[in-house]
Amino acid sequence: MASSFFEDVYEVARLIPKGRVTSYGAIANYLGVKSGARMVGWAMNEAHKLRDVPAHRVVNRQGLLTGKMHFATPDTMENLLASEGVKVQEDKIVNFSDVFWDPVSELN
DNA sequence: ACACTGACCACTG
DNA sequence: CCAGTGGCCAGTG
Repeated sequence: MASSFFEDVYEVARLIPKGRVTSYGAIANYLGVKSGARMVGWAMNEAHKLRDVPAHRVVNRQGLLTGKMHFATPDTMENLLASEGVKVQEDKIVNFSDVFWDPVSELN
């Protein structure tokens, strides 16, 4: 099996329930890579283009849509989140703690 | 083959 | 409390 860092990221990203969001660090932490958050975002860059990975459900630790500019349009990410019931304001997720989905706690 | 960068996070001073 | 730096993997110049 191609147990690559990217592969794992794709898996977790796809497991994110609709209407929920997670952070790069949370995924990295779940994968056991403490400081691999940077690569998670990078993996997403390829992932959301090549695979059906909901990269719009992955934001930074602050709930800020840091990667919105990497989508087709800067409004794509915000639009997708809003479409799933996630409220976004000022490029930031409202009630972030409420919609936050931690793979370590959920997937255990 | 080397160095730097990249949608980040946490620690130290 | 605020600012700075290190660290992880993979890809590109």
